[in-house]
Amino acid sequence: MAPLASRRPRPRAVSAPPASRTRYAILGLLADGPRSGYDIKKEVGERIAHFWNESLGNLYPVLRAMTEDGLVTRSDDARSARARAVYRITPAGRRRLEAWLREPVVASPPRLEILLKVYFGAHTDPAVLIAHVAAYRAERASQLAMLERVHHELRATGRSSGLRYLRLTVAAGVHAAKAAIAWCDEALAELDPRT
Amino acid sequence: MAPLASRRPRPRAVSAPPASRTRYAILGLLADGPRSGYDIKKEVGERIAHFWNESLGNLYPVLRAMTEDGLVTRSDDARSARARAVYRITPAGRRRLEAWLREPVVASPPRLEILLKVYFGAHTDPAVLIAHVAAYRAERASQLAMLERVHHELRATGRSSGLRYLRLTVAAGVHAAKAAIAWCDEALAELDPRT
DNA sequence: TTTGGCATGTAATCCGTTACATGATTAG
DNA sequence: CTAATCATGTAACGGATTACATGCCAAA
Repeated sequence: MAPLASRRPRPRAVSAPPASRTRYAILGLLADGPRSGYDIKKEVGERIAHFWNESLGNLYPVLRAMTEDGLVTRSDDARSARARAVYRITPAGRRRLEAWLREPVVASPPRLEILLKVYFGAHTDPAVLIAHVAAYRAERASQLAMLERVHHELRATGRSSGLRYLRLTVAAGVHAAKAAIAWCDEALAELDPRT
Repeated sequence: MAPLASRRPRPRAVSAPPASRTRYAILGLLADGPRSGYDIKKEVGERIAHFWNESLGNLYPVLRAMTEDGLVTRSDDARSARARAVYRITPAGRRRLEAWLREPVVASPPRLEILLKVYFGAHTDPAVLIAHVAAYRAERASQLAMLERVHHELRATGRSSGLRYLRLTVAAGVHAAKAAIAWCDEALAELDPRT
């Protein structure tokens, strides 16, 4: 028998938790005013969906944990007849948010399934690829239309407006969508069997 | 006491597994020839890193599972003195890959931390945002340079070349990087305190 | 001889999604 | 009345990352 002692696992050095970005998204939204979990979800879906997402099933447990950590406080909204748990950011939460905002941005590696399928294109019918790219183009085009509409609405917002940052992120979405569409057109021309 | 019976959880309907895209990435790469786990990791890092990623710590267990599922076979490379487990795609694996390639692309929602920080820009010093955007620009610019180099090398690849799909994905990266840089310049001008 | 690359794997943990479960309120 | 929306939460699971652990081989 091999000596078991040498196999004994040492106590693990606990690594610095990579810190869920969900927490910071929540802190950032709550920094503009109290909100319920449901509100947060809605706001994510309506304003920043083109570059961020959160699922309700994650939001609620995270809000609870953040309450325990003293980053937010919970109060049950009395004004509403309906059950509503409203969260407020605490000074500690605000400090945490500000500290995070100063930290360098960590880039998460992308996973664009459309490109993965294109990359493996040799293993399928070109018509399949064309269909995928066309569908992707349609999605991005409708997204572009929506973003341009919003961007147009925000065109008048001045430099000091609180909406300027929203406008910047919308502009980023417009650029990205246009680029995606341009690539789709290039790819579709290249894949076109008639040429 | 509340009746426990009513609380008894029913057997859960097993949902269709969302099916790890890692498996398909592996199948696609192995469809071009046998590779070791290490090879796959290298190939991901060198050729498709701008739109896909895999970690070794995930690759190995997945390869094992795929072996058990009959999608790949494992053989220990004898040519090499060094221990090398080489995987080959099986006919079943090829069928699985081809079926997946035909399925509609599922879009995974993006998470661009840089935009999240910009969106929360009101809660920090503008100089912080400027630094983040500038750093992001630099990253994307060097990525663009690399992609353009590769794209240039592939310029001569004809329509029937096996490299045409690589070229298409590289082109996508070039478009995306250029758009990101253009946005950064816009944002930097907008955030510039001197104007 | 030592550093770095090759090479495989496990352990711990976490982040997050989907589905389940429940119920009130409001608009048509 | 009924469907949609509001609203909160749990359960189960799975995908993936990072750190740990180990060791060979080649080159400087």
